[in-house]
Amino acid sequence: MSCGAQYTDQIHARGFRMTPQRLAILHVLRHEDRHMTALEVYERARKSVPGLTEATVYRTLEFLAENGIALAAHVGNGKLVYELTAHNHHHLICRLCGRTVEIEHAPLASLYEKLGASTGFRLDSSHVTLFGLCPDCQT
Amino acid sequence: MSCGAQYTDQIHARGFRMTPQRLAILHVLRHEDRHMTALEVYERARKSVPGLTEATVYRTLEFLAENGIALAAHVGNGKLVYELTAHNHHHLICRLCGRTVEIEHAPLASLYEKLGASTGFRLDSSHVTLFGLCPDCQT
DNA sequence: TATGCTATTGATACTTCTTGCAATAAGGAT
DNA sequence: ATCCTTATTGCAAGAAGTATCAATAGCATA
Repeated sequence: MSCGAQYTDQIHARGFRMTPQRLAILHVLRHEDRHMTALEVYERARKSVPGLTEATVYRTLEFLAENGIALAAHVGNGKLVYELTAHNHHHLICRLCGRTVEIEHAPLASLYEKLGASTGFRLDSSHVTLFGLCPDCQT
Repeated sequence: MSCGAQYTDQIHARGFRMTPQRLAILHVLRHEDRHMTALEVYERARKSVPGLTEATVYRTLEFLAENGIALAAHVGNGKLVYELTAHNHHHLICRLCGRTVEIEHAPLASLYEKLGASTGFRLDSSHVTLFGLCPDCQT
């Protein structure tokens, strides 16, 4: 049984359906322990779901992000990557060389509280992308 | 004289060149007091630089962002927008309806210091994008 | 287990953005 | 003022991502 099946109840609870395509995509995200582009997900997932199209992968990843199962992160240069929310960390990215550092959530917790209170937004629990210059690119 | 000319020295100092295309794009960003997509910038800037191509606008905006003159912000749904760094604020975006709220830098200042110290990164002074659910979409 | 509603998919066309390369032109040096 | 180096542009092809719509297939219900 695919390790994506654990998300079936969560999806049903919101009135949506589990499909072989979604299972395969969840399986890929679960198996690869890192963030991936939509195209990378597509290349892996199509092996288990032959008819799979890119459009479906893009739509599914967006769907998973909207439902809090996956999260989308912009890693510089406009690339959009996805990963399961289970990871629960943030990214600090060098805008010149693209180097990526993961940040724990703890330092951001109080900021989240403050902003949630002042704006009424419920902030996504799990992801922020910060940009800057890494030590090597600060010349 | 175009109001983009004030950036000439800054660009020369880094060994790059000022061109009519860059002047026009800077002028547009300066004149429109809000963030714009590359295509919106293109539509406006081509009026003063007839031969202008979309590719040049994309490259120029990326160039300005790399050099700290403009900043790129992802406002949900994958749209990338640009604005001059002078604005110096952050964005909180609803990942469902796309509603955007501007946030002052002050609440993030101490976070920036902490992260800078622990990672060695020099964080971009001016921009973070946070995602969440706005009050209306929290159903 | 069979039925019906509708969420989801695949196919296609389209929009948005990127890349490679030859031609052009900015601006420092003579 | 002219020359030279090379950053920058325009062009064109291509990659990445989105929208539309008819056909398919989950799954709730009976």
